Amino acid sequence: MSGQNEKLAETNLTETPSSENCPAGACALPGRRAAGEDPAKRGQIIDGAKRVFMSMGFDAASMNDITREAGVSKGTIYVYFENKEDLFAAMIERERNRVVQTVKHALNDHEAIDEALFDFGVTLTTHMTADATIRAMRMVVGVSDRMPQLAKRFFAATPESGFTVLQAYLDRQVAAGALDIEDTDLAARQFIELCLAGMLKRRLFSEMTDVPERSYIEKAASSAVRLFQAGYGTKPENR
Amino acid sequence: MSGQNEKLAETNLTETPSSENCPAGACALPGRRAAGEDPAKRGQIIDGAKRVFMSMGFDAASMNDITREAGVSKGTIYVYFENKEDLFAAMIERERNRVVQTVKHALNDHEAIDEALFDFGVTLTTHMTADATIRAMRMVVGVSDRMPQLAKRFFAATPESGFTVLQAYLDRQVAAGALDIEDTDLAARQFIELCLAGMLKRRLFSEMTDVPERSYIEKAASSAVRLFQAGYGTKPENR
Amino acid sequence: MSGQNEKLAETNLTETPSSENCPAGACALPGRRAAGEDPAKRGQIIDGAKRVFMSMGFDAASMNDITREAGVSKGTIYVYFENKEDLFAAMIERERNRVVQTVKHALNDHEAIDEALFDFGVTLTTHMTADATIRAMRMVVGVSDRMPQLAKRFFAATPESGFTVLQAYLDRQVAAGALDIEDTDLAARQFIELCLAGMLKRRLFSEMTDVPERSYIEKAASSAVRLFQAGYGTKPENR
Amino acid sequence: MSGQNEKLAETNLTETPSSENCPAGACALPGRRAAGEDPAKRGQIIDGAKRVFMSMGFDAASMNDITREAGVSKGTIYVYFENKEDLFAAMIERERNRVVQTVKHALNDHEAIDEALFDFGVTLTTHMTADATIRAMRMVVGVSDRMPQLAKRFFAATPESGFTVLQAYLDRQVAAGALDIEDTDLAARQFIELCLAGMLKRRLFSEMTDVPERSYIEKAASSAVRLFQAGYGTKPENR
DNA sequence: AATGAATGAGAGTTCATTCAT
DNA sequence: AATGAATGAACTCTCATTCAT
Repeated sequence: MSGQNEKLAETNLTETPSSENCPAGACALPGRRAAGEDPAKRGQIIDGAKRVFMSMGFDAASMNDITREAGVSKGTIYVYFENKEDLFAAMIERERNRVVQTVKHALNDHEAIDEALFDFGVTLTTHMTADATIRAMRMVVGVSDRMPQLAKRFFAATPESGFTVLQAYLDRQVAAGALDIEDTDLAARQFIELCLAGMLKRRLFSEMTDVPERSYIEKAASSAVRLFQAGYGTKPENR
Repeated sequence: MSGQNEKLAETNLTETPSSENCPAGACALPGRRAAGEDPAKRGQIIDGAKRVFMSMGFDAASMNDITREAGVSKGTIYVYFENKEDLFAAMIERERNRVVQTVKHALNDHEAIDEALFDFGVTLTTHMTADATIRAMRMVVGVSDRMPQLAKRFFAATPESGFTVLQAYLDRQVAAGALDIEDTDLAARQFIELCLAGMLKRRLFSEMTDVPERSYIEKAASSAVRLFQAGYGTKPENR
Repeated sequence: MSGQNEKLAETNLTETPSSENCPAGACALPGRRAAGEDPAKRGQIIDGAKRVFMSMGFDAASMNDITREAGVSKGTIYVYFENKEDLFAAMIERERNRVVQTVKHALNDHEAIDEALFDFGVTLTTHMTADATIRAMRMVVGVSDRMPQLAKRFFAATPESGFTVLQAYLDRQVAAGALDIEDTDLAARQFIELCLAGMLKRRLFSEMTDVPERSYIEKAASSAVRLFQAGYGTKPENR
Repeated sequence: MSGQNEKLAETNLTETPSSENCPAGACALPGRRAAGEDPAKRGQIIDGAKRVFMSMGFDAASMNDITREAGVSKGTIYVYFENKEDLFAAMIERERNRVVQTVKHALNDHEAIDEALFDFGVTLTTHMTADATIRAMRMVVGVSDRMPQLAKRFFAATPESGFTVLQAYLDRQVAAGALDIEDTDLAARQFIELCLAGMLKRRLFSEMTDVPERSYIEKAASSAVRLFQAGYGTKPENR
């Protein structure tokens, strides 16, 4: 995907003499870092790139813009990243990781299924309709012809990691007899879509310019839970 | 690429039969159209632009490519369209209109609700996951930062026109007592998302590279109808 | 070598309507020329390129320099020539053709062999030590690793075309019994080198900064003829 | 252009053996060399530069390549050499010196003139048509517009040092009455060119891609000796 | 009205050189 | 003294747009 470490290899061909006295990884010396390896500078570049990419899109953003925004020279960017695509991929990858952390713990095992699903739905919807998420998605979708692997990886993190967590939860509930679902893969996708209720699409296409209101998200989640229980519940009152 | 004088030919067919009396090339064209106003030439340009944009994306497509593909000169394009963005917008707009026509009649009042919803779901899903649709959506999403109005208009046509039709249908069914829905806006969105079952997202993000199989689309639609009836149905036989 | 006509083909894909009325090649109309086909502009570009390449060498010359010197825009250069190498090759090719014209008639069949060889030697030496020739040779030699075919072609014109003419002449003289040469290929090379007497090398390496004086060229040619007659002549007085 | 401190470097070779008594890195360098004055390091840099320049040419070679190949840091190179041109000049200069040593002893006074000339011709031709020589010449010629002094110095060594040796030899033979030459400067140049028989030019221009065969070199040298004796010899048996 | 040759700003990328460490 | 990360000017080449024909 990224190739940000190919530089590293090349750079290290000529070893720093000082490294002879220094067991690998042991001395985290305060001194100079190897080319393309200073995480702070790397982060600084990605920060600048993110601002530029987010506001202009991949193609419209120029490396000069990023240079200016990141506060580093062009040459430095090319030490840390192979090219524009690589830089973009690195930025998306970082966002991806942030997303994964957010969603990972979204489905706490509440005692009541209703509450668990409701919380999960609200959390996921809130996250997925957030400005940063939408912007990132737009860009990724925009370049997915040229960088399909990137799009795939990003997707795997953003909408799909929630899906994975939910499916596992549904499987547990089915096994426990609390839900009656034949195809938990389909059911998980359905629940997520019910919660999103088209908001993601409307956000992506700028039809909804602002983040949806909390009340609307809750309403959709609540309705999603009700429909879900009506269709997949085992409790008599839902029959 | 093709006949650059089609416009004159067509014009003469209906509006200026007098030109029949006029030896080719001799008379100085009283039937000539104003600059940038020949719909045939306009269509020809958009045809070429569509092919180029669809296969390369907005930024990667060059006006020269479009010139070549449309068979008109660069200057002519700039008579009909202000700039590249304008041309792109016109092309998207035309696709939008075509989509609207397709979906408009997808819901039949005379069928049973289950069948009507099922047919509608299958038609909409098939259309929205088609290659051409996905490509167009990707492009629109990709430039939506630069051209938000375009994205909005496009969205209004593609996923939303189906929504409008469906909501009106649901309103009728609620009025007729066949369904029990409090918020038909939300319900319509829910049904559409249930049918899509995440396929649109997966297609957009290249996670699903090929058009989904007919059987999968039907399964999702069928499950959507079942859930919908379970949640919103009134008749016992639909339970 | 050059590829300067690939543009032509591409450009002509979309034909000018006017060409319908115009038999190919017949009407040399004063109107606009096709892209990359105006010989005057082409010549103008090559002129500028020649000045820049000659004074800076291939690598040190920038396309911007050439743009400035030729008085055309960068885009125009790239319509006429594929890239920097192509432009360089075209310029060298033009010089080559000029050289060939010069040398072609250098060996007039004087009645006396001595006079013919002397005139030929003086002409060839004068030409090959001229500033323009030396500069061109330097550049060609400098890029011959990257563009060996170009170097070969250039060589075939410059030193070698004289050689071909001379060898044919020697063959005739041998057949007529006026010279006694076993290997006319070697002999022709020897005569040329005797006339040049190292001047080419000294010029190439800047050891001789100015064009050699006419008197020195004549002295070398004269001595070359004498040596040649001594070694290959059949007349008794040379024995 | 070249090594500004050669004198000091040489001095250090003999004057500071004291550094042997000093454990590596321990003593605060009374025996440390001044910056840019260690001849071994200088040689090491030139070695790397030679490999890179020879295989890529002057412009295509990057200082990074040389850094890698020489095994020293960029900063160090810039301590020893002012810039890229200076480094190139130093490398060429060193090659020059090596060549001079080779050719210096190529003419033996104790042989018969024919044999001495033949041996000299073969040695010189072999050396001057060798791959390394041709490569170096090409590079020097290629940059001779930018670095004319370098070209001149290089030439003075490579073809010209042979010339000097030969001219002195011819002078001795003329004084001894063994040859009858009015202008030994011209004659020496003539003999060298006769031996080369255009091979140098053909090699430089890639017209002859491989080193000439020994037999061809010998044939040219043999013919050169014959022509030379025919034109300049005094002894009847040489006629 | 239509053409397409010409423009030139600006794209991504490289690399000789510097200087803080 | 030696290092190599950082610099930024300069590179080749592209392309949306203009305007003389």
